[in-house]
Amino acid sequence: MASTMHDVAKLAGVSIKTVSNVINDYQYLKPETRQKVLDAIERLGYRPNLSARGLRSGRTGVISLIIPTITNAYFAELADEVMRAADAKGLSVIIEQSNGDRDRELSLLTGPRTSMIDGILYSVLGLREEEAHLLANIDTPIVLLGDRIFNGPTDHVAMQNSASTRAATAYLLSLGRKRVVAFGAHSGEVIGSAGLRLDGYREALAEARVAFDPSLVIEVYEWFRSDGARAMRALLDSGVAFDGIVAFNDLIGLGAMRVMQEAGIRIPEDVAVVGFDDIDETRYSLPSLTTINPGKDEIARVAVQFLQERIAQGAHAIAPREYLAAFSLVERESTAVAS
Amino acid sequence: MASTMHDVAKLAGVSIKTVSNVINDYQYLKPETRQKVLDAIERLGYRPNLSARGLRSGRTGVISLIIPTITNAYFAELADEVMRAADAKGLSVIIEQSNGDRDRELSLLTGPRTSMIDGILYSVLGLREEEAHLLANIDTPIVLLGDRIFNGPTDHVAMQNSASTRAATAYLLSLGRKRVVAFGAHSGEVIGSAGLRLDGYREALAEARVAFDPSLVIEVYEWFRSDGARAMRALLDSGVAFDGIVAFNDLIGLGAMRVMQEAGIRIPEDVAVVGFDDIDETRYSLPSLTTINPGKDEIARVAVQFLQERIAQGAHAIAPREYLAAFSLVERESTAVAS
DNA sequence: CTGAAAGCGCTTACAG
DNA sequence: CTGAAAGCGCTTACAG
Repeated sequence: MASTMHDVAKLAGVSIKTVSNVINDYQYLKPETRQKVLDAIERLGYRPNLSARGLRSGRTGVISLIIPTITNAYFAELADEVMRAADAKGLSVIIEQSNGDRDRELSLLTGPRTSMIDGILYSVLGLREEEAHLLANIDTPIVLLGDRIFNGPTDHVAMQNSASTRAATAYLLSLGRKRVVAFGAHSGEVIGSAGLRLDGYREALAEARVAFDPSLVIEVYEWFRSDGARAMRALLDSGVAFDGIVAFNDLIGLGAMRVMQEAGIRIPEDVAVVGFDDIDETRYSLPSLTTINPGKDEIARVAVQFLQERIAQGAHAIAPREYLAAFSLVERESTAVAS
Repeated sequence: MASTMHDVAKLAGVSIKTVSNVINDYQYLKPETRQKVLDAIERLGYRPNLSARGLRSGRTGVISLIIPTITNAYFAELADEVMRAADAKGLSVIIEQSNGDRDRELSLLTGPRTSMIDGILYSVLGLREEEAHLLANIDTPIVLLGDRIFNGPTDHVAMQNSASTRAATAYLLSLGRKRVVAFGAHSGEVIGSAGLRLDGYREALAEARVAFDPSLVIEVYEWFRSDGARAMRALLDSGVAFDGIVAFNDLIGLGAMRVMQEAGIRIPEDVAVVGFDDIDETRYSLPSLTTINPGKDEIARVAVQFLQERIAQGAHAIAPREYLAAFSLVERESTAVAS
């Protein structure tokens, strides 16, 4: 059997309360008492039983991260940052994949496993903004990520979608591109990444007094590489002319680049491309992809910080907060000015 | 407060033991008793407290997956498969990133968090085979993944490294390639992915009676995209001629392809390339990458199955098992015979 | 600064 | 087929 606090207490000649005090860094301890206990812990190889601690204190030190899928590089990189931020605070992370399914998201937020986690980082994809009130009844602290729900009943850490694509579009226009495609729209979507990113695109056009051309708005419903490739094939078949692309994520931008190159289109000479996410791959694609760095690291750090504060204070103790991470445009070869 | 078994028992008019029996699917229950309890659970929205269950039973339903980093697509896809397999068995997965650091791996295997997990899937990178005996003293059930430790004191689920690169090399030779590069070697490594994959390469050469040329063995220490790109630049600078590449993972193969294409080398006409891992991206690269599918899904499924059996029977109750997953060669454009 | 007692919510023998 | 009791290993008031 693994040793318990009682064993440590006996060996050190103190009560188990004192052992608990040492483990929990209680400050008013005689240095020699503390040392005796530490020695006993060392000798016995004692490790606290986290289930017992969890049962008694209501805290397990585990948070969950709900994301659509880890196989999307953006979410893998986000998960990496979240795990680093959590680790720095002594928290473990359980990852749950929702596939963006609303019902699965809800069951992950309320299911039996929530009894052993302190809080949830919830990257919303399936739940709709009108349903956000459902979150108010959940007593597990939640911090929302992503762009589906704003002004909900919980903390929310988001990226600057509109401002980012506005900057990307303005950048292409500043390079002299005349017909810039918005690549990745979801028709009818108002909020959500696609809707917000389209807003930014339109804002930049308006600002530059360039007429909005609906034929340059390309729908791409899923945002995997293959979807981008497929949409680009259709665009080329349609015969619509264009010389710039603002892709609403990197993967569809990369898929589109591939199809254009097969068709003999040169990047950036014929078409300049900007992506969104700054996934690692964009540094090594051919050509490397100019993209928006949406501030994943900051999002992860702030989200874990917010969640920790919620856990300490109670799920709904303080008013919901909104936080927007800083973004930047990363210039690479796909928009390099031809020399 | 959340409701407890006592609340359910009171509402249903039974003892808490009966509630426990219902929850744990004990078979000898009167259907009507069972239904009364289920109704009470439903009405109260009762969810079992997993910390309490963990404390009492010693099982938490959580396993951990130790991998070097989730940002490597291979491990992200492996984690995806592991989470699916675990989910199907009602298990949650905590992911821990080791960065391949030996000391961190060991501390993850024995640290305080192990008190709240039932078992560990350990993708070994830092620990060396001669240290495998350290695993024998760990009382948490462990299933090893990867290619650093064979015949250790725990179950092990691995891919067929040598047989895979042997098939890949033989395939390139069968296409008429004369100078095939082994791309990704680690000099001096005997076991480990790089060593085993180099073995397979040599076996295929021997089998085809092609002389082994050390100048065609290219060292790539880390296996990220940028490392492959760097190594390929050096290879091109060296002037060594080649017409085929067996890349020891997809990422370095993709990095190498990019550099070759910049240099005007045509793939597959001038150089045919085979990768290893079958990550999603290989389907959409330009050209798409012929690669080895090492059987990630089978590895994940068997590993979770083995771990669950270990958890049920005790960490060292049955003799250690070795399992090799089936692999396949996936033919794509990077080796397509020129028409 | 440290101790003795209670109890978190389950499951596990043990009865019957 | 179901019940009453004990106890898993901690932390939390409460004393002193």
